[in-house]
Amino acid sequence: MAATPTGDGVDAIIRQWRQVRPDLDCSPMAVIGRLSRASRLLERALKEHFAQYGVEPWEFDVLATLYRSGPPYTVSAGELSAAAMVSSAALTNRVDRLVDKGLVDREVDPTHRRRVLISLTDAGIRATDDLVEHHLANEERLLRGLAPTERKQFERLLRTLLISLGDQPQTPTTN
Amino acid sequence: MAATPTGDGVDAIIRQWRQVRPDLDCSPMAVIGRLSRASRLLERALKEHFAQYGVEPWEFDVLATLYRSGPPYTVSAGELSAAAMVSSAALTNRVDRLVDKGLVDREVDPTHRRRVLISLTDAGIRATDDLVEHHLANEERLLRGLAPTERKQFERLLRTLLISLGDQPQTPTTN
DNA sequence: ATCGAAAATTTCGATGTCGAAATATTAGAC
DNA sequence: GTCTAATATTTCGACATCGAAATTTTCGAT
Repeated sequence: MAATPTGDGVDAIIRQWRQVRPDLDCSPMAVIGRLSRASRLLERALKEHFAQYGVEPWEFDVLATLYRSGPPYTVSAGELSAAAMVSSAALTNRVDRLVDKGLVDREVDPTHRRRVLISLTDAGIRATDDLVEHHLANEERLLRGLAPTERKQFERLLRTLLISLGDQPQTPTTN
Repeated sequence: MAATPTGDGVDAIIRQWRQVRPDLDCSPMAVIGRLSRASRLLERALKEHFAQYGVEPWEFDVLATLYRSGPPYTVSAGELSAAAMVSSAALTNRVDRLVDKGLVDREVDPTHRRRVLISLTDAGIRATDDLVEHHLANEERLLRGLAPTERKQFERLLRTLLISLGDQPQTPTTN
């Protein structure tokens, strides 16, 4: 009778590597593998949650970026694309569909005609207003497995890693 | 004169939220946002690295899963699809292309004719053999920002999170 | 033995992303 | 002032993924 399955999905993988290639130090995999696995699982959970509200994660991503920029809830296309970490082509597509849905407006920047400014419509503001709190509650739920102290630690480590990977505030020091 | 930009990309985002909605506790975002951001950055870095060897990350992913299963380096399509966390349709496509490249073989399981077994060819074994070490060295490099103790802590926290999210070894308790 | 449900893979159509090329605008050199 | 290089966005073609439907095989009930 086997014991109850113990550990996460990566434990089994590491065990396999030790068997096949005991000469390798696969501790980096134990970290990076888990990181991408966790990210993947969280992505799915978020997607499922947003589906309850008829929203795709990428939609919330764009709406929230506009929303948190504060009134007048306007951000340039380039900044949106950087914030979402997607190509400018992908962002054009996303904005197209949000415009169709009536959640954002697109207009040429009058002071800089090669830029395009995206703004939340009133409907967009209301929708985001509604979504944010549900989203936060959901994220909180997904993190219940970690005690408050652990979350803090975890956040600190992630932040250190991000900085070492070269992650930076969008506008180096805009204010 | 602005001070040198401080913090990671998420610090700026959290600051925005505090400004716009001081009533919200956005600490969950500080964790999950960083997690997905880090995952994204690492993904890119891995892709860049693999490109030097003419390999895509998904290719290495499949090859490594076969490789670490040990001789005879054979895994069923379903297990591969679960290991890679992609749909069975995506896996069919991946295997098609690896077969074209001569790195894996595909054959119907003789004892279970509705299953398909994928195996590394000799060329596949050699290629993976070569890639693994470079890959590990690269992952180690990407984690240099964390001290050994921090890495261990980080790994432990990720593991706890994964387990709480329901992640499990592929075969509940195969041995 | 036979029939129907369950399981594993592949096919199909739709979708979202990327990189590169095209387009439009601004800034700088002279 | 004009011409060229740089910047910002959109368009285009290719590609990888997904979910659902189709196909093939196995298992169980009777």
